[in-house]
This record gives sequence, C-alpha cells and structure tokens, in this order.
Amino acid sequence: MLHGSKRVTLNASRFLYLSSFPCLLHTMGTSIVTSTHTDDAETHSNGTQFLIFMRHQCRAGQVKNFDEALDLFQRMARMKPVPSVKDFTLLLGVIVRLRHYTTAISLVKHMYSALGIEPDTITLNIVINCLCRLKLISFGFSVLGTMFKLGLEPTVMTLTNLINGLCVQGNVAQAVVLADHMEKLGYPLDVYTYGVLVNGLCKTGDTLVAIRWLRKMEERNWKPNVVVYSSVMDGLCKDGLVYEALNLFSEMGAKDVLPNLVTYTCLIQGLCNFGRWKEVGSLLDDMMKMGMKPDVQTLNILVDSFCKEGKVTQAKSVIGFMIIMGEKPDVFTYNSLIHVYCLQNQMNEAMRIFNFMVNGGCLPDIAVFTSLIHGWCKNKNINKAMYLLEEMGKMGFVPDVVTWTTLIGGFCQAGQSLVAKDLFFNMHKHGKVPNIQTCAVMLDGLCKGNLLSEAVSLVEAMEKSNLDLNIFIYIILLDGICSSGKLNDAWELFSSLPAKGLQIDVYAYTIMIKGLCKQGLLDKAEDLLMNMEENCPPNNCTYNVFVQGLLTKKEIARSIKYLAIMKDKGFSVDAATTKLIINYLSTNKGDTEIQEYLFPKR
DNA sequence: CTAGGGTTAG
Repeated sequence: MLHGSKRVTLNASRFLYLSSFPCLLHTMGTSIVTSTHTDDAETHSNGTQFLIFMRHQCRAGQVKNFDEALDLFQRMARMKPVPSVKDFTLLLGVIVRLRHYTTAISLVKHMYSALGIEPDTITLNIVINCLCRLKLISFGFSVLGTMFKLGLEPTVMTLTNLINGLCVQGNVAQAVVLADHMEKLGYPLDVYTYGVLVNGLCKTGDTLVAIRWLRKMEERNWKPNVVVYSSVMDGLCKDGLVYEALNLFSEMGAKDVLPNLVTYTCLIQGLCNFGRWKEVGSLLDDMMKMGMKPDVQTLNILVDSFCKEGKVTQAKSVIGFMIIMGEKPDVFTYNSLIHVYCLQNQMNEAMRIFNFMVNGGCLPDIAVFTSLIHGWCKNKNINKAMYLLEEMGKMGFVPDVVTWTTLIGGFCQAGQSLVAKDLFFNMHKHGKVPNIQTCAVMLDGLCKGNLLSEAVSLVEAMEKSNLDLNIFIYIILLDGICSSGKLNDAWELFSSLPAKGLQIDVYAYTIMIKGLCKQGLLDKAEDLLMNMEENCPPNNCTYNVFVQGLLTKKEIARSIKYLAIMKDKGFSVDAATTKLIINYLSTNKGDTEIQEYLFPKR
C-alpha cells in the first residue's frame, strides 16, 4: 500500500506547537509521528535514493519550512531498515535551525521509543540545546544526568550548550562559573564556548566584559570568527557605541575575517538608531558589492527605524524595495507599520494594515495584537482593546507580560486606575508576573489617579522584592509626590536616592526643580540648578521647566537672564514656555526684551 | 548536533 500511513495534519502539529510547553513535553512525544506502517516504496534502493536526496536537501539549506522537514522525518521513520542516527541528526539540525525546539525533542523521543535507536551523546546534545533554547535549563541539566547514568561522556559541546542555556536565561555569572569549571575538569573551551559567553555577556549589557573575553580568547590563540565579532559589534551598537563598533569592524577586516550579512545588519541597526541614514546607505552598497543581498530581517530594521522617526512614507518605500529584492514583508514588517499608526492615533490605518496582512496569509503574533491593544487604549477605546484581547485568545495566544502591562497602562490612561490595579494584582493568576516595567506603569497610574499612598506602598513592596529598582521608578514616585504638593516628602526621597545606590540623573533633578517651582520655592530651585552644572549638566527641559516657574511667578528679569543663558547654550524655548511668554506679553505689550526670545533668529 | 541580526509595555 503506497499511501497507507496516516500523517498528522499540518494544522494539528502547528496547534500543538503553540500550546504551552510543559504540557507539550508529555504529549508530543507520541503525537507527531503516528505512522506504524512501513512504506514499501521507501525500502531498499528507493530508500537509498531518498536518503541521498534528504542529505542533499539538508546540507544545501533547501529545507525551508517546518512541514517539509516533518515530512522528511516521517518518511525516514517509515523506512526499513531504519536510517542511521547520523541521518536523523542531520535532519534534526534543520528542525532546530527552524526553531521548532519542542518538535525536535519529541522527534528524538520518538526515535528512542518507536524506532529503537539508542540514545547517544549527539542526540542528547540536541535535546539539551533545545531545552536550553526553551529556557528549560534545569531540564537540560537533568539530561546531562541521564547521560552520566547511561555511561555517556559529555563533550565540550554538551557543556557549551548548557552554558548557552544559562546565558539565554540571563544567568551569565553562572555561565562564566561553569566555563571555568569546565576548564578545570579538562574540557578546553573552544571557539563556540567563547562565542556563547561573549554573546551572553553582550545580551546582558556587559559589553566591556565581553570584549575582555574576546581578547582573552586571542591570548589563548583562538582566532575570533565572524560570529564572535558580530556579537560584540551588536552589543556595542545596542549600547550606542557605534564608533567603537565600526572600529571593531575595521579590526576584523585587518585580521582577514570576512563580514557577513549579520555583521552588516548589526552595524546598520546601530547607525539607524542615530538616524545616520547616509552611512546606512553606503553600508548597504558595500554589502551588495560584496555579493550579499539584504534579507527581510535587515530591511525590517530600516522599516522600523523610519517608523520610529514617524517617516511612514520612507518606511513604505523600503517595503517596496524589499519586494523588488524578492523578499516578502513579514509579521515584523507589518507590526512596525501598525505600531507607528497606533502611536499616531490613526487606528483606521492600523486596522487596515492588520487586515491586509491577515488576508495576505501572514499570521499576526502577540506583538501585533499588543500594538493594536495599545493603540485602542491610547484612543481611549477600552472596548476595542478588550475585543482584540478576546480575538487574540481565540487564536491561541496567551497574553504575556507586555500585553498585561499595556492593558494596565490603558486602563490608567482611561482614568480607571482601580481596574488597572485589579489587573496588576491578578495577572499572576494567569501565570504572568509583573516585571519592573509593569510596576512602573502601575506606579504612574496610581500617582496620576491620586492614589499616592498606594504608590508609596507599591514602591516599598518593590524594594522588598528582588526586582532591581532603577532611578526611573523613583522618578515616577518623585513626580507623584511633587504633584501632590508634599515638597518635604519629595525632598526627602530625592536626597535619599544616593544612599540607595542610585545616581541622580537629569530627569530626577528636573522633576525636583519643577516641584520646587510649583510651590514657589524659586530660590531653592535655582540652587539646585546651580548644583547641577557641576555634576549633571541640565538639559533643554530643565531650563524650560525653571523658566516656566519664573514666568508663572512674574519674575521677568530673572526669566530674561535664564532665557539668555539658554540661548547661549543653544537650547530652545518649548511650547509651554512660549505660551507663558505670550501670556505675559498680552498684558505687557511694551516689553520688547523678552519678545526677543520668542522666535529666536537662527 | 552546538554560538551572532529584526516587532510589542515606559
């Protein structure tokens, strides 16, 4: 019988893939491959032909989607005799590269339980890698235990995978400890181990430490490859250190390490963040001259950067270029557009793009739904936001911490702080824990909703938790306390910041100055401004806030003095300040001196 | 069989 075997429908496997992991680990092992029959057509010589075909497809990167890969696996599983582990690992590698980690794990299980293949180091390494990618590092370590029990010796790769798992989880300190331990146990670190560590350090923002590891590997005569360099360059760019990234790029060239598409993409992202479009253009040119074609991922960075600058027309022309280059816009592309329309309160356009992408067969993801929910909340249309939340649920998406935070912020903005509070305190029932950003949004809502004492309690609770509180949290609270007019409390909090190990930044100073001005304590505000000059230079906003305070109290001479200082420093008068000057002028028409500062000649 | 690039909350 040629088609006697039952194949799992593609939709079913997709559905399983989307459901929650712990459940998956138990159910998927037997559900993906249901065939028990042997396909006669795929035995003997046909089978050999097929395996040659399969190897070629895998090695040439021709297996581009999950369904194809699964199909290949199923055909292999039906062969008699069963293909070698080597052939299976080749295909598993493809599935891992397609990021179908849960499936890969269940396929290995199937190999052991149904196909009679003995567990070996390589397949267990694959399992460990997948578990680590799924942030299930403790399961990864238990597979290591299994290896020992089976009498299998872990390899450098096994341990490197676990180090990567620790990094993926954000536990880089432990990763470094494990690497040191590895060396002591006689497992020399290899290029991959260094690569994993360097990347982990960059991801947590420890780019300088990552560079030390890069140098360390050179000292030990390992030549950093394009992956290691690209990781560091990406870290530097994300820190805004584009100059340093470009230096490393030259260094790489000098050491004869060829850049690839990823290297260029990292640099392009770094330059885009600073609107350095000209340089972006010349990097793209260089890249294409070297025979590399930007892919969707590279071009999405341009689309997103234009969107972030509000330049939708340019973003759309990049999408046009994308199509010319033969790349299809994907969920990231569409979300960048949807997000910018949401920010601009153009919900009709946002929904139009959403429908366009869905009709074009591009599945929305949780980020898209969250953008739209954000947009509707901003539009003060909570009903539409809740409707989308429901739709999202119907599609099998579970709200994540970002979705919850968006909703909490949305209810706060709509003046429903109590509903927001309810969401905040009950989200854990849905398995999601507030993070520092969730707390920041809630805190702001409590402050703006005149629930100051609750805001104070929230910060106290946060201090007791293991959240790593940043200055931003205190700035929100400080702003809340200032707005309520409790200047003594505000001053006390402001002064206590250094003792909490936090560096008072320009925002904190500015909020405090604004609070002092509001209470008419202009001298104190001025003292603070003077104080800043030495250790934390005031910015445009700081001066505007202070001048607004002066103008409100009709301190015209002092206003003029500071307007002159601003002009001298190249700062500009903002909308609120302008309004106050115009107000003053409307009753004091003769004052030409202050008028000078209204529309400064450039 | 392992490592690097893109979207969402402030």
